[in-house]
Amino acid sequence: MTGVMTSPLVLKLERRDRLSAEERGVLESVATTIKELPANQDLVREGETLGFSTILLSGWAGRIKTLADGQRSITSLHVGGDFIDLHSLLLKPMDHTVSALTACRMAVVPHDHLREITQRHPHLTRMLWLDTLIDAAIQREWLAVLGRLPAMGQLAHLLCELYLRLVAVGAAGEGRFVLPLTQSVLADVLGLSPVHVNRTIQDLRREDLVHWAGNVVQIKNWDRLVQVGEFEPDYLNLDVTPR
Amino acid sequence: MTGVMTSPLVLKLERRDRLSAEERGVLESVATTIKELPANQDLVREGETLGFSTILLSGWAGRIKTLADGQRSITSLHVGGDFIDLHSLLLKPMDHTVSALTACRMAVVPHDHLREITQRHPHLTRMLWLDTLIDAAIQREWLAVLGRLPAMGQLAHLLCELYLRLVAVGAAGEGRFVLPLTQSVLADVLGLSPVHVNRTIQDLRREDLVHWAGNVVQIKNWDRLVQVGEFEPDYLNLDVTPR
DNA sequence: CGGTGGATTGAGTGGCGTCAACCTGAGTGG
DNA sequence: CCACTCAGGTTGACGCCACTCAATCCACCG
Repeated sequence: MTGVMTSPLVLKLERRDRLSAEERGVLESVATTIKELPANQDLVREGETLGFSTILLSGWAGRIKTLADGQRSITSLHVGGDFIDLHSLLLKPMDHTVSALTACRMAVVPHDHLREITQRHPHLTRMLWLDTLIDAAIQREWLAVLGRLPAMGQLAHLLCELYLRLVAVGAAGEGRFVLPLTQSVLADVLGLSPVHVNRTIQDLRREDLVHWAGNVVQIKNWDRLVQVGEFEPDYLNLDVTPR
Repeated sequence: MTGVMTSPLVLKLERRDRLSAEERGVLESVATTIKELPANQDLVREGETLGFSTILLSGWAGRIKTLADGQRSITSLHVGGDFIDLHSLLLKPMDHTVSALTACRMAVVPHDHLREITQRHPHLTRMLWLDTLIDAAIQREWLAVLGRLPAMGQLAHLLCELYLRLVAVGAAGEGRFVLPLTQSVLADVLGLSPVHVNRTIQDLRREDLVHWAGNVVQIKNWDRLVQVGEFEPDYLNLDVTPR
């Protein structure tokens, strides 16, 4: 396997446990190809059975489910370093679509290579498993918060989470990050209407919690944002510990 | 390891892929103890780091997150055969509480035994991984449906899912199952108020979709229930296929 | 027979949705 | 260099689904 870079993933996993040099080597050689995808294009469609998984290197992607009336729910958001559809190794067929929300660069990993990891590298297998478990933990958190907190709390929670996740892969700092998603996309994430997302953002601005202009979100009052969003970062498992 | 029965789990996994005799043997000997827990008692508390996981043998349990104002969200429901907190093997500390919603009988599995499985039994490891992935798929489905469908759709969806899950472990049939949860618990699952759950159940009855008296739910019109709940069972991965 | 948990019903309220209009900036083409 | 288009953001008016509060009913049990 001649490898292509998968370093944001390595970075992300090493926030949770040490990897051996060998494991890093394996990870950096599992991917066979780099793929580029423009915004608003599907990476994987619901119902397909895949022979490969995808590591997102840069850009934003989301898991999409479409309801009968055409409205779409975005059940997760992904950024560089996320192993977007690792679960397609075992889950067949796909129960959702994955779409590029901005232009994306990705590394393609054949399932054969992943299955080989599960045969030969128990600890690395656990780390990949962990990655899907953190994914699930995030979904649990969203389940608990969405539809229960008022809109402002939901949005605050999302901003806190995205900020920490971006910091973990070295893509944000100083309370600032780039959020290249439209209010309409955020509405599909939170299950709110685009109009109400707009009003909620204005509430956040009015209360001076964030400075949000264009793509750039600057958090101005982390403590109150955390409080409003009832954000407790435990679920992100951002501690290095044997796994 | 002197084993205790873990057969509903075996049954559940074999709905997704064949297990070898050896693998079945390993599964049936991983558990060291049987534990009984009365209703409304916590099995695991948020923030704890565990040295074991738990297989639910009978009864109903749920994953609970408590919000600041005291209201609780139930982010998943579990029945016999579910490996309730398998993820605690890798996820530390626990990001949620697990509670018995009825009296429960459970098998306790030390993490050491699980880690040994990951060292020696790659395919069985994948099957356990799969179990957590299906768990995540269910959460994704809930995320897509909760707060987006009207209350009646949400409840219909939940009933369809629970029915199929119970059938898969041999605990339901002929459109009928026992649902020993109060309307108030269902409210915590769906993020609705108990009052509204009550009214929604009456809607289901009025439209003759279910006969629901006491603990027993009898589905009277599966097709329309599926339609109202926009239920597509793919996400449960109820097909035997190599994994 | 009183106590208790759960189910049911009624009345009034509010957060968020819908619909529709308008604004703004960036890109495009003549 | 300006007219046009278009996506995305913003604002207002109005309505509804689900919430809250509160009372009542029912079955079961000590």
